[in-house]
Amino acid sequence: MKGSDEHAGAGGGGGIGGDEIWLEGNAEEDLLVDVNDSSIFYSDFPPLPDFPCMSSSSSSSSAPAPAPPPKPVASSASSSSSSSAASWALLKSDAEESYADKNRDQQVAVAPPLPVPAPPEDGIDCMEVMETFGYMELMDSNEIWDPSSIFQTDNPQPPHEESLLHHHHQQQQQYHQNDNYLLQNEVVQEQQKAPAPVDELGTMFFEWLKSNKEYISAEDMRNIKLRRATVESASKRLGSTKEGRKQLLKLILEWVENYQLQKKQAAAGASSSQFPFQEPFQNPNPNPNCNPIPSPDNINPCFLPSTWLHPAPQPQQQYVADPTGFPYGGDLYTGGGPSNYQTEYQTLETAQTWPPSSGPQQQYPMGAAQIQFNQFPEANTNSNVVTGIPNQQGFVGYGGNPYPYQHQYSYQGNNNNGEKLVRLGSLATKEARKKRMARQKRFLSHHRHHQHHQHHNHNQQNQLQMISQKVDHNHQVISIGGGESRSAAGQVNPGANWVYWPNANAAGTSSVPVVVPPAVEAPPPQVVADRPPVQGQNTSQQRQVPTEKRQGWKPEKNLKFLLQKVLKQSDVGNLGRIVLPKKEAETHLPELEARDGIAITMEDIGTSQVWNMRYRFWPNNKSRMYLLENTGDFVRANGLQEGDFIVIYSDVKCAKYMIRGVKVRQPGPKSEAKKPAKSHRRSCTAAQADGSGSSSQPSRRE
DNA sequence: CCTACATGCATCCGA
DNA sequence: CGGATGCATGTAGGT
Repeated sequence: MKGSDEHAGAGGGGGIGGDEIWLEGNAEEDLLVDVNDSSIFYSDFPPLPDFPCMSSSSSSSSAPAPAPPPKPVASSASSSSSSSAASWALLKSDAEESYADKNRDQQVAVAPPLPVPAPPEDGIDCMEVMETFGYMELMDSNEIWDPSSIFQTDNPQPPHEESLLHHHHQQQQQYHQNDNYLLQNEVVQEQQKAPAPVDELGTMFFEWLKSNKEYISAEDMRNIKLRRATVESASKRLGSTKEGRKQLLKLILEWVENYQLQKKQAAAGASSSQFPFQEPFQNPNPNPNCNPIPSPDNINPCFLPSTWLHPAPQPQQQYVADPTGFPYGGDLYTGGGPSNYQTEYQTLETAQTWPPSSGPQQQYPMGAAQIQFNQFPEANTNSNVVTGIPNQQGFVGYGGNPYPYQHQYSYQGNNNNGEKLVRLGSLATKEARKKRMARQKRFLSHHRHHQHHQHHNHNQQNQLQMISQKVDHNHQVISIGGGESRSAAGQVNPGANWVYWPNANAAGTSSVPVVVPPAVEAPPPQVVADRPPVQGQNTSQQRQVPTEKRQGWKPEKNLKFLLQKVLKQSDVGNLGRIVLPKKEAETHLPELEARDGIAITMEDIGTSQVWNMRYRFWPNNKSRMYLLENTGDFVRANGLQEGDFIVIYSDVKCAKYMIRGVKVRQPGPKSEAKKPAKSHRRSCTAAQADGSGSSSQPSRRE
């Protein structure tokens, strides 16, 4: 998948700002359309966004049901089910941002507690739906239509809620079931208790309530608000006749229904988005994107569940992911490669493609989702998806939970209310249509990258094409700053980044290293985060978590991690060739048809110097051994030694390969020896940030 | 036993 | 003859 496609849509998400539920953009349009064949909302009725002064239904404290899966955007979720869904999960509106700010300290974005239907925002004069009905004179008696009268249940809610709260660690399923159960009973009971509607409109509403009891709870009704002006306007427009009121009622109910449906789907989508890796083409490997060895510095708030759900408070322009988050030799496809794109894509995928009836698991009883969301933020934690969303500093961090997906999965798997939405026939159909369209969109963009099956050729452009093609599926994109950093001394450090190994046997061992803030060494390459080279089969399994959070760091490039290699003696020797991990090479680098391989240029991330290398393979035991040749200069320039590692990325924007060497050193005197080993030859001292790096003069072979 | 990879080493080639 | 090149072999880890 092409990340760029994905994030292009960023920014749209609906806000969850507090209590609003606004449908935005396409979503709103769709909704309008839905609601509107009779469209009275056209002119006078502001688009839905203006319509409700929403108070996200069941989010009130009196909500009888458990919180729904964290939904970053309960509201935006609604939009996610529509065409604009494309980015809700990763984006956030200002509202969200502010919201996020409020909850920042918790790192976990929790739905703001909504004690009661939120007060009208912006001074908008709102009225509850029920009130609206009264206003419309749809009901004669306030008593009859008093929500509390209608929906009151025999089960005192507080106790229920409390008990749920106390058991929020129990399976979500339980919640949903309870919720569903309660809601149903609620209405049924009320049906028996409530006085019969007095007139046609009343009957209409009553019938509607009955038929939607599963989706719309009393709380929902209570909490949905409409802008008074809007109602009045509509009312005026439709006339004060019974017909007019009837029509208005229909529209409102339809909207409510629609809104609820969307919300519900959104919730489902949100929850589904939490299990991106369950998607078919996704990473089958449960390995998290996050580094198994998170370091405090590396923990990216964005990786926190809720952050995912509640878009982090920063623009999602750059998707920074840490390739180094792979556990062992994982490739991006199967090894748990961290993939923002992947994640994002998947999120979208799941959010959009699941048909309403696609399965019990995605469905939440009306209101349940939201309630859960609000009440069990902790649950969000478990459903966290490592998104690779850059944290505040724009750096990628490591998720703390190595296996978030598993949690998420089990969580989701417990929901089951599938068939319910089916009842909303036309709505469901519409949703399906939207999803189809979204799918199609994705498919197209996806396809663009698959179209050309690369052919062997030495043209960089083609190389990149190939990259795209391969990476396309799900590589994370890494934002890397330009190689402008300078050391404390003010000199450009041509070399690789330094990584500090607290352990005496650093390189080549499996000790868990501590990241070294290059602040001192000041490696120029400002890679957001390097994934410690981890080799699956090699004796030297190392992990480092070099996170370089630096002030002033500005993501400039979107890089996709392709592979890394811990350098062996033979890699840094004078042979000038580096054996590349087979699996990653085959997966992420251009497919090689001939032993000679292809010429490949690698831009040194740190110095911008361009190195002309050759990517090739050797036949070996019925297999192949992949090599990167002409690496001698690069290695020397970066002062790389055995135990250090290289990381190869592809620059999504510029369509080129990027490479960087990361030095690993041990504390102590020994490390000193290693350190300045850098460029002692004509190396890349030349290349500076200007990117005009000279090409490493390729040895004989080019 | 298989696979991937590190590296040994035979061969080739140019000086 | 020395370095480059390419293949073969040894070995560790996985199955």
